[in-house]
This record gives sequence, C-alpha cells and structure tokens, in this order.
Amino acid sequence: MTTRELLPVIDVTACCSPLTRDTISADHADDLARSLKALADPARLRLISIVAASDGAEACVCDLTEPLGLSQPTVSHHLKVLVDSGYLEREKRGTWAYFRLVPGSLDSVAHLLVTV
Amino acid sequence: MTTRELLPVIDVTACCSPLTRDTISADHADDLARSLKALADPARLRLISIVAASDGAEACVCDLTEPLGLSQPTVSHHLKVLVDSGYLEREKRGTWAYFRLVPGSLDSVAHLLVTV
DNA sequence: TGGTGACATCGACCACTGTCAATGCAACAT
DNA sequence: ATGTTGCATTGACAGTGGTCGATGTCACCA
Repeated sequence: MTTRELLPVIDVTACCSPLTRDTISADHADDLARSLKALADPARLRLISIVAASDGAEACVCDLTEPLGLSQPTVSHHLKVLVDSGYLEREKRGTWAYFRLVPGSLDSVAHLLVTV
Repeated sequence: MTTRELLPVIDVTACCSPLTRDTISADHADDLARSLKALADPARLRLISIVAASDGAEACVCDLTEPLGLSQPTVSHHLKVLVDSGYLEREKRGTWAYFRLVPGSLDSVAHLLVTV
C-alpha cells in the first residue's frame, strides 16, 4: 500500500486532537467563574435557600443570622456578595433590609453551565 | 373586634417571616459548594470546554497547556481538581494521559442549582 | 434630645488557593 | 543502558476569601 509511509506521521501527532467546535472565550470563562464563585459557598447557598423558602419569598438579616450560626457582619458580607452578583436584590423598609431572589438568575447560570 | 389586641404582637414579629418549604441542609450545602468551587475557576472552565470540543471528546495535557497559557504543572493541578470532583475522567494510554468529560456531571450540578 | 435596634463597614487574622520552578516517575526510542 | 518525552508531585510564594469584634450609620421611639 502506498499510504503505508504516511501512517507513522499521523501517529506522531496522534496526541493532539483537533477541535470540532468553538470553545468558551477567556472573557466568558472569567465572567462565568465569577458567577459560580459567588455561589460556591455553603453559607451563601443556604442563604439563597432560606430566602426562597421564606414567606413572601423574602427575608431580612434577622431571619438569616440564627439558622446559619454565623455572626451578623458575616451574614451581611455574604448577602452583599449575592446582591453584587445579581442573585439577590435588597430593599430597605424602615429599619429592616429585605432580600429577595432575582427571578431567573439561578436558571441563567445553570443554563450557561451546560453550554460550556 | 376581639382580635384587635393580637395584631400589635403580630406586628412586632413582622420582620421574621416563617418558612413555607424545606431549606437545603448544611451537609447538602457543603457538598454542592464543593462541586461549584471546582467549577468556579476560569482555567478549569476553559479546560472543560476544550476537552468537550476536542475530536473524540477527549484531550491530553499537551493539547491543553498551550491554549490556556499556563504551565504544565498548573494544568495538571486543575485537571486533578476536575477529576477528583467527578467532572473529568482520566485514562492513561502509553505515554499520554487522556481526559474525557463525565457524561451528565455538568447537567446534574446545574439541576441541583435550580432546586436550591 | 437621647436611646435603642437593625444593618453596613472596617480592620485584622487565618486558612485556602492558584501559580510556577524543580524534581520524580514511567513509558518509549535508540 | 541511556536519553527523551509526557505527566504527576513537591515546595514555596503571593493573592484571595471567610470570619469576627469593633465601630459607624440610619430609622424609630420615648
């Protein structure tokens, strides 16, 4: 066979497989990593869960400090991270600050995940 | 109305809304946070993307070092994190180590996310 | 006006993480 | 046997992140 001499050449480059579709861009990877990093903390996941399960789908800090077993400054810090990342929204009513889930925020990051 | 005297009591506790459904457990939050933390890195997201886009849906380290612009030990470290977290599987064939996506791993964590 | 309660911010500490150079190891070629 | 190549591991370093006490700020009440 005349193709016999070509095969070794192909074998040498066998470790490097070509790409069959586009990959995620570096900027897109940075953004998605930032969004995921905001969720990748047990305290913040529990905060989201408690807010979502609360009556009226909203809760204030006083509702959240005790079940988490963390100090008030720490809970405030986590809530700020979640608000800055777009997962929660904050509304101040009188003395209390109420937090609500931003609709669709979890679904959108979950959808981005499966298309990586 | 005889219920008039009860209302102020209700108002005093107005900041504390009751829960309408179960919240995520602390252990479950820990597990999910660990899974998300493994994904919450730009380099690891790009690794997953490149592996998924590679011919045969697998790639070796030599395919991954150059496009990421990171050193070989760093890429190996990230790949180990992804394997330990169940997103990639590693198969050694001769000199090369091939990495493949674990089917359904991304979908399952995405599904867990929207049910928090 | 002074006091109190709810929340945010600051400063500091400690643990963790991403990164790389150096090294180790195993498979292959010569 | 010796060298080479692909990859993993180690050790060290700098940067980041979670936590809390102390403090600041604002709304409300007496």
